[in-house]
Amino acid sequence: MTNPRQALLSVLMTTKMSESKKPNDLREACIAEAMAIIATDGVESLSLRDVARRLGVSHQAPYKHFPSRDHILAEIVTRAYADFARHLDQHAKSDNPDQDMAQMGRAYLEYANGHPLEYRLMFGTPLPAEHDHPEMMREAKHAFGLLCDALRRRPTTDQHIRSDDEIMLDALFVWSGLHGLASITSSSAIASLGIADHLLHASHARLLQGFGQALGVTAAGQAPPLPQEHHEP
Amino acid sequence: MTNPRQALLSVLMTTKMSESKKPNDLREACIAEAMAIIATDGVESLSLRDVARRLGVSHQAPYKHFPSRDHILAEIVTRAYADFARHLDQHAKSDNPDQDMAQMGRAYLEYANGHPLEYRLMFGTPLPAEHDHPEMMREAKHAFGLLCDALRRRPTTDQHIRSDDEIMLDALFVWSGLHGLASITSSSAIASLGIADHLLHASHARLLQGFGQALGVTAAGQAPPLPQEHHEP
DNA sequence: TGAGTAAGGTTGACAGTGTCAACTGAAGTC
DNA sequence: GACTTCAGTTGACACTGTCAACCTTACTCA
Repeated sequence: MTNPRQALLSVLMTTKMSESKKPNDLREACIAEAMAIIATDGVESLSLRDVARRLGVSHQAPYKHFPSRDHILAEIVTRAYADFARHLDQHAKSDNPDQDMAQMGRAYLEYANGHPLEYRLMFGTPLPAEHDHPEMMREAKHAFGLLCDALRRRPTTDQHIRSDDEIMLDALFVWSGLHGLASITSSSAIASLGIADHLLHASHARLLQGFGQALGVTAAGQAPPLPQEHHEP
Repeated sequence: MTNPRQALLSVLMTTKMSESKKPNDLREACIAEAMAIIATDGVESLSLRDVARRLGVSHQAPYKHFPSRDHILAEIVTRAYADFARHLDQHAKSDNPDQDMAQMGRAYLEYANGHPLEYRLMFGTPLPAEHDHPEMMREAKHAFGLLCDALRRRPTTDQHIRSDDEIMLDALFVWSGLHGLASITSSSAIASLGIADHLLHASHARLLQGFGQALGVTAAGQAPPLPQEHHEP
């Protein structure tokens, strides 16, 4: 017999997924609903029972698609990493490696700014034990690899050829700054510390400028000068 | 290894409830036990019932000292901030502001390295709603203020007098790098990303060197040269 | 001295959670 | 037509934070 809930479900599904019941409808719906919950209430108050309730299915239905709560979280984070890497990658196409580098830096901060939820999920909250979710870590490694590649393509200022270790150190240096600023920005810390809004904007430029100075970047790849800061009358 | 936390814990444990009950014995014991749990199982699996169980008291006893689970967490984080600020402060006493600056940078990374648990609690996990825990935020602000002060004391390279905004931008720049590297280091990310150990050591020096280049630091305050890297036979 | 009060502990509930186990109906396969 | 598998169901279980009520003990003050 057809459960009234199942009728409701199909309505919900067609509304949400705009298609008839494909095998993975509920799976996708769970992910979408989970992200909605995380976005409004934070990751710590995500519960699979709540997801099920909102989708009008039994509390065990999601478990047919995800072995555990951590697995749905891991999937969300994995997708975020992939999306993040895609975003970084599409900004490194010119024939000027220094410019590519600066562009990637901007892209990094831009992503963190535009997707605070995803950024916090990737870097700001304790992740599900990474050993149990190799796919997630593969995506994370990929994103970091893009940064290393961009640094490797940069020309050397003199005859010195950079070793892999030096590349890695530069990558850690740059990554630290980017990640640090991004996570400071995307946390609620700035609000509490009382840092003015226009400073946050300027801090992006300041960071990229600092990278240029520290890496000895040629003028061509240099970040643009500091934007004018707030002009309230 | 003799962990000071474990020392405190064992003292508290031996006296437990049978011995002389000073008013705040249980309160302190709860905090110590909570930290022990966090250290081994992570903050997300801290439960006040578990704390009570381990201390041999009823599940409601801790609630006589902390209104909620968040409040015990907030207290732990508050203490960590205070300890952190103390650590930063005691390294900025010379008459060379640039050297003080570099020292503070080292102290920052040193603390993050030596107290990964506390560092992660302060900066790596979602904090209890900061509005409900003003004391916690006051300590956090204080620590950030120390960094700003150190930057303000630095001499200007030319006649240019730095505005408050510029100081703040420099502070954000430096803080970003420090926080980024520290949180990368103290998370399990490095292990998963396969970054060699000797590189992590060198990355501290690389970061401070990068700061020097970006801030135009005089040689006197310069970070020491890169330490020799790993000599396994 | 003795009543009153407050602190610091107790037990017992309640709703919420993740997850295991067993069941059910439909669909596909030999 | 019997079978297995898939995707859902219900019903438990142990665990959590937290509210409410109760019980002891120590301290205060008329």
